[in-house]
Amino acid sequence: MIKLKDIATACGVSVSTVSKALSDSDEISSEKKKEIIEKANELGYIANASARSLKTKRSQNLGLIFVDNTNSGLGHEYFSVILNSIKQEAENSGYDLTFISNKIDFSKKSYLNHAKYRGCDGVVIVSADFHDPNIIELVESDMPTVTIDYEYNNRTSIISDNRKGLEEIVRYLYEMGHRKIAFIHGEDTDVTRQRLASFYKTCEELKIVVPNEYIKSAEYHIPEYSFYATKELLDLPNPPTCIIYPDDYSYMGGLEEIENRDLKIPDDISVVGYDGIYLSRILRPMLTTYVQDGINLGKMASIKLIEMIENPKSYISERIMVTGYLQKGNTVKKL
Amino acid sequence: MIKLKDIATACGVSVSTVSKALSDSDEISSEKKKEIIEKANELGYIANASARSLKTKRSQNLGLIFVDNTNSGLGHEYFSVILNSIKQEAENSGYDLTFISNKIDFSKKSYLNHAKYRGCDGVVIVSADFHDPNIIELVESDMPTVTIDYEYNNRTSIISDNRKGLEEIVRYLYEMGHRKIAFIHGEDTDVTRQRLASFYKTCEELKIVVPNEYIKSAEYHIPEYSFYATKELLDLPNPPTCIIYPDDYSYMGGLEEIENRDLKIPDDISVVGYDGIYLSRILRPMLTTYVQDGINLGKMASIKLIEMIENPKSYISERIMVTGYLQKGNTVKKL
DNA sequence: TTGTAGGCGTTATCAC
DNA sequence: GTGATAACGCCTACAA
Repeated sequence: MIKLKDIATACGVSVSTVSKALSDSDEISSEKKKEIIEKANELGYIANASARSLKTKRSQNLGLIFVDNTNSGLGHEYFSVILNSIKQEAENSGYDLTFISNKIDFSKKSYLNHAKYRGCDGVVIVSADFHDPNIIELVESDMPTVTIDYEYNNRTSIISDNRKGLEEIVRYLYEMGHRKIAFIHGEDTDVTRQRLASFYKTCEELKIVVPNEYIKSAEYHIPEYSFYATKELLDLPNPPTCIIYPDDYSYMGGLEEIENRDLKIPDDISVVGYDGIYLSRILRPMLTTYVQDGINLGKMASIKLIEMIENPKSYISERIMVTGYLQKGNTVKKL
Repeated sequence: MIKLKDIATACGVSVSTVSKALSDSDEISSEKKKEIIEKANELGYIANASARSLKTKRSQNLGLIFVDNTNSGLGHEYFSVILNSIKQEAENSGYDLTFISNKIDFSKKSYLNHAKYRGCDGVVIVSADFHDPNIIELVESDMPTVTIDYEYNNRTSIISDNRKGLEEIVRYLYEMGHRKIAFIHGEDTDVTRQRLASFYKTCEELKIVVPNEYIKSAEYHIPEYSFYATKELLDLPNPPTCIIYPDDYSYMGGLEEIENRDLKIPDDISVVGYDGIYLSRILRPMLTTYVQDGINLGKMASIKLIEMIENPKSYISERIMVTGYLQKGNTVKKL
């Protein structure tokens, strides 16, 4: 591998001159710069990130935490969209992305240690158990971090606006004449709590009565749970006119039970999903769902993290809400 | 940050002794080792990967190339499963994963340069334009690489067995009594060519006649193309009894047209997908499809790459076929 | 405008 | 069994 010294020798100048020339320092005359840069290209010089970061304490590398909790992890389109967007935006700013695990070996027994070991300038936490002490340790350290869909005190977070999501859904259903609205929610997480609270609050504002039997608990991204929940809802003596599912995928479970009973969507029962994955658009009838803006979430995460890294003094942590929008498909009937 | 020197001072030994003790060298007495390790833990020592790799020329870090060609990229479940599996296996062997782009800046104008810049020990090429000169340069360099679903001369590749996939599908359809089989294939790639060749070959072996009108071209993962292809096939004076789709997602496009015509699957028309994504299992009727073993593909990619890195002399490049299996759903009618 | 020298944290060689 | 020392490639005062 060609190094600065080789270029220096070839050009008959010193190493530091080469270093300065390549970093476009204006201490170096433009002719010399040109000559050196040409020679560097000719020799196929490639900098050595390790040496550079050893010296500068900066790596231009971001850590990425992506814990596959639900076993759907990366397979969940919401997250893969976010990840892709983080990657794109980071690359645009000259940062690379390295996955950070908490694999146990001498120097990487925690996320924080792992990130430090790799010299990450900051870490994006996309999906993780936010109550894991390891994650908390990381977030509370002096390592710049950004979390997605979870908020810590005094830390920057990028949040998909779950309250607004449920509010919009409920208000739309209200407009469409629905008063008997069931909500199948995901497992108990902060996201779920926000959605649930917003659901109740909006119903209350609209004077919609929500019987306890209309609230069912399922798990995100596992259609089977929603299948059973749907069954229970449809068996009710006074069944709902519309069911809100935890996510678009889970709706597929509900759909099965609805078809089992030869009910037609939306004529016999209306349904609403959440996420707005690709599938929701290609299903027929097209699914009415709240589209989360994964691209923007990922983009903001990168932007804010890099901002924090590059202006450590002046940066003030913030909570950024990313709103989505209601995709009005054809699964809600006008009553 | 605590460094070796701090531990050395604290223990009253030299830096090199600490270094050796922490790497469990048997030059050091076990008491001293124990003492040093304890002190290191106590002080919260974390090694510095940059310094280490500067010295050792090894980074324990793998590059990952994942080009979002089709704009579905990471959103394509097949790839996200592979990626996740690569990650898992790499972590198990103590390697990290860094995304490698070909963003243009002074020292990273190509994939190869980027990988060298980051000191990657090797690179997994998951999804990319395999005819891109940049990719070819990388593969032909002395950087260890593994490609997925594409084979270069004398390079290790992990291949999902597309020939076997189509052969199994066609033979199954034959058993089920089908003789009029249409095949909607994806855009012209090596994968597509293999599938197509295998389709023709198997039909020939079984003496199934394939009229040209039964072969339609679409694009992977874009249901709309398959929607139109399906329309054309069903409009044929002598339509097929079964349609093979480019992938499970594309089938959704076909499904729409089939439902538009009030045809029932499988009674009026049989269908087969490809990939075996989660969706295929939750659809009703459950989709008959060829399940690609993404987990194994990813796992083998990591294993082989690491093998190559750790035994550069003795390693012989190989082509590893990963077979899947036919998921017999309920979308093919027995004729 | 250019060059010299020191050091970032680690490992490896060699001497003791 | 332990320690001194050099070197990995780069950057940056500071000197010239």
